[in-house]
Amino acid sequence: MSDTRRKLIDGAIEAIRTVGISGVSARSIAAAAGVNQALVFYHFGSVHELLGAACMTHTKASVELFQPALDKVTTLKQLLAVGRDMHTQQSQTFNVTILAQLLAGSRTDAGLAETTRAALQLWIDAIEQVLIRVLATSPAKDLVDTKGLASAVSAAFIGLELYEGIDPAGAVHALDTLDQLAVLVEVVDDLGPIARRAFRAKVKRVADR
Amino acid sequence: MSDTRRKLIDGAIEAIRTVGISGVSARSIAAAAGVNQALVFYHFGSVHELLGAACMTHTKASVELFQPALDKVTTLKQLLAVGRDMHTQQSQTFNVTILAQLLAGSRTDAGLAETTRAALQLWIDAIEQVLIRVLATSPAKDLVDTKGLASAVSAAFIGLELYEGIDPAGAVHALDTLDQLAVLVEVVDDLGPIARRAFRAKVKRVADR
DNA sequence: GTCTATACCAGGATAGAC
DNA sequence: GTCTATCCTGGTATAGAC
Repeated sequence: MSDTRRKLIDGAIEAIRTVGISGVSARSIAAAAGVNQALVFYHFGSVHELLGAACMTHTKASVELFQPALDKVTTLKQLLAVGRDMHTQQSQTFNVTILAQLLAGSRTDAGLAETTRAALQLWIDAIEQVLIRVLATSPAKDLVDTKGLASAVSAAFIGLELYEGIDPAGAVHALDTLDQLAVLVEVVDDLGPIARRAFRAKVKRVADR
Repeated sequence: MSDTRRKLIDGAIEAIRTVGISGVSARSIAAAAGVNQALVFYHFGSVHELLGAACMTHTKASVELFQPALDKVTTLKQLLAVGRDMHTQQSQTFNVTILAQLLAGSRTDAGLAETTRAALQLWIDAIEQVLIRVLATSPAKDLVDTKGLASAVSAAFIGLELYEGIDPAGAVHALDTLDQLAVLVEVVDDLGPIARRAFRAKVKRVADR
C-alpha cells in the first residue's frame, strides 16, 4: 500500500475522532494526513469510500491487537475488563469511537453502511468465540444464542461509548454496574449442586416452551 | 409557542431522521418544516440550538407518551417489549433514532452534548423507576445499582438502534436473544426456597467483599 | 503520483424590505 | 414575524501542470 494511502487512512481516523462524522470532510482529513486535499479523490474516489476503507483497516488492526487479550478471557467480567482496557489504552484511536461515528453516518449512505457492517462483524465474530468458551460450562448454556448475544454485546458497547461522550461519569457508573451484574452470573454458575440442579431444570422447562 | 417554532422543531426531527446528523442543515430543516431558512436563525440563533431544542421537546413528549406503558411493566422481558413496541409504533419519529444521531453529533459541540445529556436523562430516570419496581422482589436486589443499570440499559438501546441501521436482521436477532436472557433472570427469581436461600447467601458474600 | 488552481455548490449567517 | 437577497466559508470534485 502506498505511503499516501496510508497517510490518508490514518488522517481519516484522526479526523473522525476529532471532528466526528458530521464534521469530517476531504479537507479536514487531508489536513490531518498532511497531504493535499485532491489526493482523497485520486486514491479513494470519494470521502465516503475513504471512510469505509479507513474503518475496515482500523477495525481489522484493532481486533488483531486485542485478540490475545480476548483469548485469555474466561468470564464475562473479564470480557468487560478487556473492553474497558481497550478504551483507556487506546484513547487516541479507540476503534469503538470510530465505529460509533460511522454507524451514525451510515444512516444516509448504503455503501458506507455495508462496510461498517462488515467491520463491526469482525468484533462480533471475535466476541462470539469468547462467549462460546465462557458459556461452555454455564448451566444457562442451552438458553443463550451466542451469535445474538455477541451482537447485543457489541451494540451495547457502542451505545456506551456514545453515552460516555455526553456523560463520562455516568458511563463509568454504568460500566461499574455491569461489572457487578457480571458477578451475578458467576454466582449462578457457582451455585451448589442442589441449587444448580433446580436451576437447570427450570431453564430446561423454559427453553422447551 | 409560536406556530413557526413548532414547525421548525418538527422539521428538525424529520430532517435528522431522513438525512442524519451529518446531513442536517438549516436549509434541509427549513425545507422539511415548509418555512424560510432564515427563520432558523431568527428563532433559535443557530442550527445546533434548534437541534437541541427539538431533541428536548421530542424526548419529553416521547417519554410522556410511553409512561403509561412503562408503568405497567413488571418484568425485564416486558421492559424490552415496550422498547420494541416504541420502535415499531413510532417508526417515523422514533425518539431513540434521534438521540443516537445527536449523541454522535455531540462529540464536537459541548452545548449540544449538554442538551442531549439532559434529554437522555429523562429516559434514564423513567427506566430507573421501572427497574426499582421490577427488582424489588428479586434476590439479586442488593447487588444491583438501579441508576447505573438504567444508564446501561438506555445506552445499550441506543447502540442497538444504530446497529439496526446497518443490519436489521442482526438487530432483531440480538433483541430476540436479550428476550431469552430476560427469561433467565425470571428463572433465578423463580427458584424454589432452598435454591433461593443458597443464591441469596452467595450474593451476600459477593456484595460484601 | 502529487500539487496547484479552479469550477461549482451547499451551508451558516446577516441585512434590510415588507 | 417573515421573506428576499446576499456574503462568505468551506465542501466536492476535476483539469492540468509538474
